[in-house]
Amino acid sequence: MIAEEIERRIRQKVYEVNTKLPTVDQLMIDFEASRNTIRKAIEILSLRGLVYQVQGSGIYIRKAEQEDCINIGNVKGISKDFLQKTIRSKLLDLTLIKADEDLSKRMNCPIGTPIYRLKRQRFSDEKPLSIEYTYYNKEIIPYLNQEIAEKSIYSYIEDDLKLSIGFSDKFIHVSKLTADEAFLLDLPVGDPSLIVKETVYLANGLLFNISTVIYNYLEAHLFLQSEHY
Amino acid sequence: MIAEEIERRIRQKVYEVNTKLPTVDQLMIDFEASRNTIRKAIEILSLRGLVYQVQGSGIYIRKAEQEDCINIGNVKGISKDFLQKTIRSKLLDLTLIKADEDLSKRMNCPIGTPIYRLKRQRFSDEKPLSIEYTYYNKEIIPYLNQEIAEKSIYSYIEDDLKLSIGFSDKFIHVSKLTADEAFLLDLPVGDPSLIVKETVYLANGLLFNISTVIYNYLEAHLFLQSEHY
DNA sequence: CAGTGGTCTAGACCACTCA
DNA sequence: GAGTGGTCTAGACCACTGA
Repeated sequence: MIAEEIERRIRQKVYEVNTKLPTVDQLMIDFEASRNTIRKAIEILSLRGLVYQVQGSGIYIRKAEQEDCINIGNVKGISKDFLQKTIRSKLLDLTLIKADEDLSKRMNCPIGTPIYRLKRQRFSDEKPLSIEYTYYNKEIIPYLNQEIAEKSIYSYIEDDLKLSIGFSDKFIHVSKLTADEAFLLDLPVGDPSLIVKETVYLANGLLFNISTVIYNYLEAHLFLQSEHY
Repeated sequence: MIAEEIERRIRQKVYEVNTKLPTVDQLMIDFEASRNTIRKAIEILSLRGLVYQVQGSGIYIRKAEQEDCINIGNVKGISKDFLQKTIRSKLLDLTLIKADEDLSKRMNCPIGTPIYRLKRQRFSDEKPLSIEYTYYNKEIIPYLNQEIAEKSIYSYIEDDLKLSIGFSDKFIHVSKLTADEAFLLDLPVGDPSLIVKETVYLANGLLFNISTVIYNYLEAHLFLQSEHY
């Protein structure tokens, strides 16, 4: 909660005086919390790339992240990025299938497990941005429909199903567009394609979702902030 | 130090019994440290993607990361990844230049600042993997030569110059190969190129290094582990 | 050398898992 | 309900910055 509140104050430029946050000691007073708690909150903001700390000097606000970039450093979807542009999502397909051998391996579940299969198309300011193939394990996500799929599935999972998202693996590579992909992205066949494959786990380690996203290479710019650990 | 030691034990499969680590209480005894210290160590391993914690259950070892992938989740170079393949580096150019207007903006320094400019080529099992353009601010990295550049510049910076690497921003996009790039990567002109631009800061927030890496799209697979924060 | 962040301890209590 | 991770506190001392 303290991290959220400090983040809000940073975004609303409450601390804009000289791009420096109050000292840890001051924040302890402001939030009536112990040193460890304040430092934990600052650490969360550090991991989110909002601030950095310099020993003996202070806590500094990091330059705002680039706009119109897709932040791949978080587990959630892209809904919150792309501040400047309007993202529209079109559901092309939502089917309940059974895991074949390939899917069962990739989703770490037995063959025949019921799986929701989604195909979506995203537009950024009405230009085709991506094609997304997403699979959810129905034994973990028991119900999905068009309405939920068209809003944010992740907030449905966290807020309604009360499941906690844990961590994810992402693989990024580049290929050439197939005819179907090229048609949907309005690009020539054989043009480059940026492909991101993700495997997402709940906080308890259960694999519940995999996805493959094919991006329009002219529109999609990925962004990532890391810390040296 | 405790995180390093636990990581070593994980990698040497000391804990292989059932892919579960000792409990926090046990680790407190093993390392004669307080709860907070042990939890901090485990948190570091969490961030590195080695383990995940499940409340009420235990600390689990995460499936080993994919081999032959370039981990873009850390700030350092790629030297430590690509376990299976031999990475060879060839220095094509090392020149001391002065920052022009463009460089001065990108490196957040005055025009005319002395900058080391490097051009390198990397090979994975003798196949061209990437072309790298790297710039170091000479006022922060006072000396570079061919010998240092051919080894690990980062260990030179940390171990010899005693500077602390802090954090970085990465931008990833896809384009088409120019004639020069295509020649160096042994690919046809116009084929896809995977481009990663990075800006690296010291722990005190000083920008000391930017780089642009053009990858052979057939060889380079990027990998990233994230946690939900 | 005062100010500020970095680390560690000991202890307490809460929340969740799983047999 | 015992075991295990999650959070928080109060206090201490160290390491670094910057005037």
